[in-house]
Amino acid sequence: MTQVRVRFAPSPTGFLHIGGVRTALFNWLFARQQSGRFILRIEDTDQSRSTEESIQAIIEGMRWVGLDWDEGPFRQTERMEVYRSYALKLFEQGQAYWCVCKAEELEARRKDAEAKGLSPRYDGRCRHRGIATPTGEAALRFKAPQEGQTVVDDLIKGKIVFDNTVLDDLIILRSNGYPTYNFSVVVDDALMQITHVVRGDDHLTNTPRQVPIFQALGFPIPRFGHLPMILGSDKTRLSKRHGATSIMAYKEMGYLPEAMVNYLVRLGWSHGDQEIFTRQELIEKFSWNHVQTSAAVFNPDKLLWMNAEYIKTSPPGQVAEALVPLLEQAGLGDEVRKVAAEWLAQLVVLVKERTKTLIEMVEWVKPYFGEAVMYEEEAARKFLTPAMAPVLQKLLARFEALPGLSKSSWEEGFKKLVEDEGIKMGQLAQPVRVALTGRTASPGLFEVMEALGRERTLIRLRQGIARAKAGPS
RNA sequence: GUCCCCAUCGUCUAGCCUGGCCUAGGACAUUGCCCUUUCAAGGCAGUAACACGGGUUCAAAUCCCGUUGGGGACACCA
Repeated sequence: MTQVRVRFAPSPTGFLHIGGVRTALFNWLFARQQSGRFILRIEDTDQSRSTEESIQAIIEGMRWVGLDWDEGPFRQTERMEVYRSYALKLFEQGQAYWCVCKAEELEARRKDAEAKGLSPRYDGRCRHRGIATPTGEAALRFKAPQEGQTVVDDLIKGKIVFDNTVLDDLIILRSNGYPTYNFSVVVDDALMQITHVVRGDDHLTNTPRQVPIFQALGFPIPRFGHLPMILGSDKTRLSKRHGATSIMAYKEMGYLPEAMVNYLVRLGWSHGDQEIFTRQELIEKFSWNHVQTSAAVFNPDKLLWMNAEYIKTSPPGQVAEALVPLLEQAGLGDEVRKVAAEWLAQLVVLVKERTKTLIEMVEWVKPYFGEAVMYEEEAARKFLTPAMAPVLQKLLARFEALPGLSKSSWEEGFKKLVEDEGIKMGQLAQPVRVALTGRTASPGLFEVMEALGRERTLIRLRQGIARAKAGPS
């Protein structure tokens, strides 16, 4: 059994999107499971569309979701001589020929054929011209088989039969000397000894074009696997129109990379009824025959739920760490630097059941920084009223009498006061909540006090009483 | 137009390969109830699907054929 070698081969023509990450993920999972090698290859042979920024974006995205590669990143533009020599080899073998048709002419003929309802294929007019050394601009075309069948045993879809009569002679070397995708991909997959080519469904019909090139070059043919597409809510291919498709956009929106990975892998793969998987479980349980054959609609709601699950169950310290940059972004940098990492983790525990993203978490956590509190005006107006002032005063007195801050004794004191005053819990809790956090919604009151500490709890209570006495300003 | 792929709740899916255990299971979303100091979280319950038509078979979501619908490919893009 030879070692499994798989690759992820994006073209750097934009950011790394959701679909790309999923393709990379399935390859990575398989490599890790099989103790194989995962190779990153940048397909940048379209020099007019490839950009350096895109390459960086791909690498950044891969790192964020934790998909590490064993070899590469290779760049096809650094391997031009390789493609060129193999293309020329095909020419020498009589399996490729020079084509001097102009790009504009081809375009026109294609349009024409389409208008007549014909197949927009190359008509092969240069095939028999026998041009030995082209004088002007010329592209090299592969002589595709014109009869017989190409059979692909797909890892996911099973046996697929293509009639070779539908093939046309595709260009393998452009007139500018650059190879085209269908050629460079074959040369690289062969030379890099890729054993399993796993890519998006949109490449399915490229397979019968590529297989004959492997054969002509005398290379062994890898196994192929075609992953179903990811669709938007309108069931068309996922694109910008459907909102965020860049993987890094999800980082900015406060998603955890582990949640992203878990969601994406479940979009098209399943293991019974299980929804949540650790990365180790994914590696162990992944299998091609449980990869779905049909396209899947990307569901932001379920992703959001998944993220909430990870926020709730991940180690708080780890969540806090991911939260820090967002707190800084929210202008809390100075405050954050003053506090201990443990306290930040405590805050995460305090609010983690109430937030579905890190961005939401920033909002929830804001009131716990700094000495004073900012009131939501409506909340203060409703609960910090002159009528409430005396009770709050009594509560303050009781708290002041308590040494230190023990959640249970403060809670006991609080409930005793409620009892003594003959009021309902909520009647006191809400004003205190507003005094402490400035808002009507917060975690449990006594957890809040614990996070604030004795001093700040008392300070905010006094502040609240002052506001209550003063009434709305 | 030609070729290829696909088809279970609104969505992701289990079941299909190896027909009976399916009165079709789980999850997200949604509705109601419970819990409750607020907001959540949580618990319980509910609504909701085998695209259609033919076969094969004692028996079909599962196998076969067709129809319809959706998606993809047909570049000197990848």
